[in-house]
Amino acid sequence: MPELPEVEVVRRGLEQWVVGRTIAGVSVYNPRSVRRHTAGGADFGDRLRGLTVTAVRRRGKYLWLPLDTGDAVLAHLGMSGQLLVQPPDRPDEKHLRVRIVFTGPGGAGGADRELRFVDQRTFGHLMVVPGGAELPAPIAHIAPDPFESAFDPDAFAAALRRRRTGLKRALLDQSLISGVGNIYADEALWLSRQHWARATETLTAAETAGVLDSVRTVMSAALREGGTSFDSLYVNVNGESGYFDRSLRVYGRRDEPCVRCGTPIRRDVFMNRSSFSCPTCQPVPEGARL
DNA sequence: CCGCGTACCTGATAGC
DNA sequence: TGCTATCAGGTACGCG
Repeated sequence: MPELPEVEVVRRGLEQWVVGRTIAGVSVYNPRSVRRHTAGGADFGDRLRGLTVTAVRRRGKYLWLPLDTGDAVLAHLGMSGQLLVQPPDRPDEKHLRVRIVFTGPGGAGGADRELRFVDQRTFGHLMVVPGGAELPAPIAHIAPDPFESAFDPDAFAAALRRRRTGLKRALLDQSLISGVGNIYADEALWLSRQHWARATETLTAAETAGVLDSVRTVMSAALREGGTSFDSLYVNVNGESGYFDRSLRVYGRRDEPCVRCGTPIRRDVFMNRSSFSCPTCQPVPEGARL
């Protein structure tokens, strides 16, 4: 379940392995994985052949590879996507969707590698965005993430006051703040002692600042640990699992004692997904949007 | 424009 | 044993 820290781990790995490499060929094994590339899988490959990757960028949970033409390959891992850098003779993964092969030997240590997009549930996707090197048009509506200098805390606070919705729903809205998913939303809410249904327009400036601070804190911690995973779905760029679940304070800990006060953690269903919280540290506020 | 519900997808697991 | 139901959840889209 890649959120910002996991995607950043992938970005760093790709930066090491694919920057400077020239694309020799592309194979698309499942058209659904390039469904947002409306011209289709053949066109996806045709547009990439011969181009050189110049960088690896990220905003929130989106990644993109700027190319020497000014175009870019845009990627989203969805629920279960992985971008693996593998030796070409490594057997194909069961859910291999797209393979990108580079010209000649190269990469770190001179070892040859190819880039594989592996995605069990196919919620992720790749697409070529003409002129997308700086900021791909399809993600222009995504807000900066809280680690970007472009992120504006005052604008975020103002947006929360304008909204008539619950705090967790707002944290998951990528047009307000990007990179936060279900897991780190719960962790940040617990750390800042806020309930997920808190009406956003009632938040004080100090409370909003506290929530933002908690978002950065839990994501920084996850990044230091190399990302979160509960199973083999999330694997970093070299195929190594990034386990971090033991550091989670509330997520997935239903009925376990809150590490702050001992009260059993509660699980609520919200937006058709699980929300974990401490009933004592995060009481249901007045005017809650349940 | 805004808030909110739902479709999309596969595999693991639980229950009968 | 084998079937069905449920759960996992990020994003786009459509409805009111």
